[in-house]
Amino acid sequence: MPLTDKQQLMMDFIETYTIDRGFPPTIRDIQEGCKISSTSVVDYNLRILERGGLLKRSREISRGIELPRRKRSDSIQVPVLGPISAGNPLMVAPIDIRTLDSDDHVAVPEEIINQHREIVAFNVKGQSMINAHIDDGDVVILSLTREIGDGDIVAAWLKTDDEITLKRYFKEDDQIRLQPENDEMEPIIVNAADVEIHGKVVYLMRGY
Amino acid sequence: MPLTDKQQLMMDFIETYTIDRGFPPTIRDIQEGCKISSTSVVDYNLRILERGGLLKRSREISRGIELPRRKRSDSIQVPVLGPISAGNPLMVAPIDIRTLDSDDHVAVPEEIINQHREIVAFNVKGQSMINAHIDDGDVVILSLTREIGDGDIVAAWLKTDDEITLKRYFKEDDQIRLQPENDEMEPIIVNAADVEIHGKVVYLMRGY
DNA sequence: ACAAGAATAGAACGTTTGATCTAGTGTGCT
DNA sequence: AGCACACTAGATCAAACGTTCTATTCTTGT
Repeated sequence: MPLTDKQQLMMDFIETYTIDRGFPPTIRDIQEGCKISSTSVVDYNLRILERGGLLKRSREISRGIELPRRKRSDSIQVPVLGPISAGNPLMVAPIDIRTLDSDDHVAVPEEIINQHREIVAFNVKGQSMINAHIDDGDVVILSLTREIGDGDIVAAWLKTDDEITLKRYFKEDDQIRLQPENDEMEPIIVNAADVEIHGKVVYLMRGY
Repeated sequence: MPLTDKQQLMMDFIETYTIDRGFPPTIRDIQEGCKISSTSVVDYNLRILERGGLLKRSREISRGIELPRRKRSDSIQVPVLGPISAGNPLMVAPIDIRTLDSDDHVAVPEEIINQHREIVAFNVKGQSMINAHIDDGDVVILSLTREIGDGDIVAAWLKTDDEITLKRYFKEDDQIRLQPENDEMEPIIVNAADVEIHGKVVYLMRGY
């Protein structure tokens, strides 16, 4: 099915609008944006596009237009929240990791993170996780989840020390062992009350 | 600003709904999805969330809710050309790496690779580069360039052995030293004529 | 030229939806 | 208790919005 100019224009408009605003356009938005004379014309062409599989519509729902995943998929700009210590403390711990601002972002493919609700990135400083092959300068992607399992690599906030560090997590009764992956460093064992686990590492990126 | 349970629930609902359907929920969708008694309560809490910067609302626009932390850019599907040996030979070397087909792809953010002309990805098998913190299972992104410098990690094809391996590259007169980053492995020193360098590692990705 | 189908125009209708108003409930403080 | 303030409930309104109907114009094939 070859697209008419109008249909191509509509596809482009829907795409840029959606990326731009965060939600799809209404039929009337498309009408205006593509200088189309009538809503029925828009509807007419949307039906064709839908039949061709180029988009999906949810009937009777405002802005119910969904663009299927393209070959060139999206990537998400994830905020990089400054260095996370994988060694000595480098930053003051925030009350809530979500409130931290960042002026830097890193692009992460959508596929990687769609399965996680909320993610942030950290620059790794230091070498305390070097045995897990997480090096100084790497960027780790954290999923801000509470579902932490033994052996996960987590961002832990030691309340007593005002620091956030990267450690391997092990639950031992009502204590928690935070294990650096570095032969020269000792595990930290704390009460569950003295530590907040902010998320676990789900992805790692390293440029050369 | 600490979030109440209801507000957290709403944030979660908005996010999953949006990912799920491709467009944000209406106030009444949120009301139903979060078992909230009244639209005004939803509106009330949305205002709070907006004031806190956790979302952006477009007034008088249906589904005008945008989760701000997910800015979009493109990522590129890079072909994964099967395992590259970082240890024992695992694959037969191709005449030209470009002719290799692959049925698998990995998404790489556009920003990363815009500066390289031609790139491919490899699954790393084995641990010969473990000292460079490249582990079994990692995906490395190769730039297919001839501009190789000393110390770069390269995909080298030993013609005599019919294998492609990941090694650190050093030029020594008219010989080339291919250095595994593994204490238990010896460097390979070959004539420049007996090796083809297919590209260098520019990026590394690892999922957990 | 003619018919037939594709595409456009304009209007109207009914539902969806965001906004708003008023009243009510709960909670902490003095 | 009395007050201030955060939150909840329900209802209502006007605008936004998808749908549909009819009429008209444009293309294409014969």
